[in-house]
Amino acid sequence: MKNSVRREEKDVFDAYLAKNHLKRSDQREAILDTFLRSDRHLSVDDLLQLVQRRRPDIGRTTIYRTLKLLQAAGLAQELALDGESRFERDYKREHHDHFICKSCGAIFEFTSPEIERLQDEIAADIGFAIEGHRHQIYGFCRSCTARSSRPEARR
Amino acid sequence: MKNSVRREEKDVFDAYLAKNHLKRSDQREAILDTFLRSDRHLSVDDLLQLVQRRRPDIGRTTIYRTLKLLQAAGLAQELALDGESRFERDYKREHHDHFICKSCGAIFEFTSPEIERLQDEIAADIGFAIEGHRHQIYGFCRSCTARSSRPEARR
DNA sequence: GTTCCTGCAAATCCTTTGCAAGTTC
DNA sequence: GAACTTGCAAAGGATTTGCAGGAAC
Repeated sequence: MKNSVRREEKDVFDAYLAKNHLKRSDQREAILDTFLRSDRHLSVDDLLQLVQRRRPDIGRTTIYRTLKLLQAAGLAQELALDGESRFERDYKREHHDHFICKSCGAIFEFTSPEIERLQDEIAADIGFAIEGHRHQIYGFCRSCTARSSRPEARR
Repeated sequence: MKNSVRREEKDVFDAYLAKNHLKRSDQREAILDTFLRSDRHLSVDDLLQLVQRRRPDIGRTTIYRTLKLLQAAGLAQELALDGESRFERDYKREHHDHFICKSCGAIFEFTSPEIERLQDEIAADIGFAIEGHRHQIYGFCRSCTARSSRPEARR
């Protein structure tokens, strides 16, 4: 079984741990590896389940704690959705926002320099110093829209 | 003590209750009245405290339940902030989004038809049918920025 | 009278924390 | 060995729910 990990991110994590007098552990390595492989918008539960396929002994608490470290190290970013939190890779990724399908749960990313610029303008008008933002658009994705209007689905 | 309430919203609420075979109650009236008077972005706790000044016997559970009704009736809208939920008046108000000061907690509203239009365009590109969105911008408001750079605050 | 409300306490859900045992440096 | 980690169980915080008594229709 192939066990490659994004070397660069693993190095970043190790450097982060070293710099903060923290220690490596099999658990942390397994969680980071699983997180990087999946490359999706994972909930804590998603990640826990994926990790436990390999290491059933790793507990939910460690997932929470490791995700905090990954965020601090700049490797993961929290996506605070409606009810739940999800996490996505953040290393060397450009800023983006999300479309979320209310039917199938799919998440699509988008970037819009124009929207960012408009935000900056409005903020400048009221003297507000932007530190971050959350911009989530809810609705139905193409395939869910198509599905719900299929002849056999009508009625 | 003046006890006027926005008549129109009160009527809307009564109509909503009647249509759904629900009942009026002193508690619901007091909560709606308090909610309308404050005209801010209230947390459940804020509202509970304001309501209890007049009616100390009203419990938190009733606040939660009444807020749900107000939302269903189109009178209140939930603002899902980072950790907590806040509620604002929604009746005959145009859509807007928010700036939130991380220092003092102040919330500023803004509207941008241009941003809305850009959202629609991007959504159309990927065949996404928008139903709603959440757009919150975090940072520091003018007075908090000023305060933190005042000479006496330096160091 | 029947149906709906209310407040309390208990239950949930998600996340964090205390602690004793195990690991890493 | 000292300092950090882990998993469990317990604690927290926010919101919901079951229920018995009370109010509205």
